[in-house]
Amino acid sequence: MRQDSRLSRMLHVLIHMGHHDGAMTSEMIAKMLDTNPVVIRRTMAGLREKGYVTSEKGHGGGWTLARPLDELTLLDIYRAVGEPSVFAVGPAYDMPGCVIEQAVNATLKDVFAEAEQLLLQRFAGVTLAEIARDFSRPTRPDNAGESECQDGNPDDLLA
Amino acid sequence: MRQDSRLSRMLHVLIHMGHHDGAMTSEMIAKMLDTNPVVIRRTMAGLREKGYVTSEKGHGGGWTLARPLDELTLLDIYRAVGEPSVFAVGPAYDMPGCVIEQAVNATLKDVFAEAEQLLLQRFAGVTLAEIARDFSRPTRPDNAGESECQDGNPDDLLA
DNA sequence: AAATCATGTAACTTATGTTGTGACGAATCT
DNA sequence: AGATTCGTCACAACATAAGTTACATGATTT
Repeated sequence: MRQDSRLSRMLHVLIHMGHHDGAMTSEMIAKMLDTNPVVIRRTMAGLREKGYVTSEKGHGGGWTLARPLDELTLLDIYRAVGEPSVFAVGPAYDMPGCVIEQAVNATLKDVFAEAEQLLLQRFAGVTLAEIARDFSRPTRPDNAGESECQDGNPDDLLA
Repeated sequence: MRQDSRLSRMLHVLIHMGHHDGAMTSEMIAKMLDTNPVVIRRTMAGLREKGYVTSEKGHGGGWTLARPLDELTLLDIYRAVGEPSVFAVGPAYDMPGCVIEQAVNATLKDVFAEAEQLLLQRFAGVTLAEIARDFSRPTRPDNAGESECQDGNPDDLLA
């Protein structure tokens, strides 16, 4: 099943913002994530509602981080993007009449709840600042493309 | 995001089969799950490939459990239905060039892997027989509809 | 005041995967 | 032979994130 990438993308954006002086426009961000400015505004809206970022219209406007990266956890961002359902599998019905299906659902519910709790605990324990510090652990063995992504203004690169 | 209910449904079916003498037709099963016989055959095919059930064509044919419920775990069934991706959220790209996104993905990958490992461990530790024994823990407080679901032959009810 | 820039938002399309459905062939039993 | 039942293909239905277009609103610059 296709996966929801809003959490991953917002983390990416926010860390960039933490390394960026001044506001970033939706268009800059969209280029970084290889997507559309509207998608950015749509997703960032959740962060704005939580007070994690602010947005300004007009000349020199754009998005600004409203608190430092070490005061934002994965859990904060997860909740800000709508707290989507973590699991792609689940019961067919919530309240079946059949006692067998009730037992199945109860068991699955327990197991999934435990895994979700662990996940959210871990989310709560990781700040964006810690991820940003984690550049020493690249996913790829080769060093090709080991740089921050472009945002249209190469001057803004910090790596 | 809509959830994959194949695991839950197959658990439901298999436990019914464990309580049922003789073969069950796809049509009977479909009525129990309030769905279509083709969906049943499609999903049960995975179980047959693993050797957990057998199917017979023609008169008196249908599906039969090939091993007792206490020799089947949630993990077995999960894998038999295609081992679908557990999580509904994930990274936008697997191999981004940007080091920031790499760090984000690495962090998320770790956390999700830990949660998935826990989940699968729990799956491996629960047999279908244990779920079947678990009828004493109903999800609903009221007792309305506290019976096995119909399969067209009320005689077959065991509750 | 006008032009420009940038967000805000609605509406529509696209993409992906499960589920639902109809049709038809193959195998098995009576 | 006829009825039953699985096996499978093909396609529609549905849900949701993502992509896109269009236009209104507000802020800054000139």
